[in-house]
Amino acid sequence: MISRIETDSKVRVRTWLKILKTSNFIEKYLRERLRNDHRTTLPRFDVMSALQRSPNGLKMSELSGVLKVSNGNITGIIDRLVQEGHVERIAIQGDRRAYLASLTDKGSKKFQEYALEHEMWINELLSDISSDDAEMITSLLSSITEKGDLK
Amino acid sequence: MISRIETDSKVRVRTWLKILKTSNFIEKYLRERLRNDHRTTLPRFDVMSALQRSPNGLKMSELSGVLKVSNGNITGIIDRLVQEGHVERIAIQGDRRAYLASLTDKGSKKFQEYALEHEMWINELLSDISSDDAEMITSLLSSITEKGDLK
DNA sequence: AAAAATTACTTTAAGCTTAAAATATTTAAG
DNA sequence: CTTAAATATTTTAAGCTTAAAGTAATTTTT
Repeated sequence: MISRIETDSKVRVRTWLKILKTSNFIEKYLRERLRNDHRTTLPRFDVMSALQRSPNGLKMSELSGVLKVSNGNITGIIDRLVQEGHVERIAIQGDRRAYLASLTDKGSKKFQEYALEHEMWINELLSDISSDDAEMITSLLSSITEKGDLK
Repeated sequence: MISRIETDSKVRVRTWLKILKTSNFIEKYLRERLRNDHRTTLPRFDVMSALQRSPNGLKMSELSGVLKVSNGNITGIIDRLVQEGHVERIAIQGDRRAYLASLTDKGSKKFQEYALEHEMWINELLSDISSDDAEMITSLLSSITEKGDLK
């Protein structure tokens, strides 16, 4: 009956609001630490993280694909990383339209620093959650994100 | 021993990345629907939602407190809502520094439209999660956000 | 090989976001 | 009552974000 459907739907809205609140809370903390402790930003960290995992570099379009943000967005972030000396643009033989963005030695060293702290920050923020509960959350949320992967 | 601590910490990082992915996925969908179906944005929806719950209106500082965003941020969003005719600024007797932002009749009607659809969108996105599992997620995430409420 | 289509990336315009500085008003202290 | 402090909001500067339009280079069609 209708009342039961309405109830389920409200429960789900409340769950969404909790997911959002949690995500915003953690993100805000990470942004603040990156800004205050390292004079950098989350988007820059994310790009460096993707490049660290690809030692041969990534094309702009590959970066925006991996990070699921727009192409034009990546342009500005790479611009700043290049300016900082953390990333370099490497020409691709035989295709002058594209190039590879790659971490410099300096950038790679810096990122390892960031990553170590990043893991500690998360570990502190989630310290009240047991390993088992953490796995449980990951598994429960998977049924939502799987929906997206199909598109 | 150290290896066990490292493992827990990696599990938590993976959990954080899953929370982030889920949140981004849902947010992206909501932004798209609000944009395409209603020519509006998530921040505007959030402000209208807060105002709907406070029929007597809210001061700018109250709004930024409730939504946990900066004061200057709210200024621009209210500017646009006023321009659209969805919100009005009401003078407060005896304090010319502040005013109340309040939904107009038009704004209130519009928001009810949005809210109905919003609930349906969420219900669809979370359709693979049972009511019980939804409650479980809410409860597990509470131990993270409670940390923040203390600050 | 010339024209058309596709691909890769950048630029632009509009909006969101913050911290910090600026403005205006009110309240408290002396 | 005058000065100082506190409060409420706006403005500014910098960065992130997107969609849409623009540029350049490559590939496919004819």
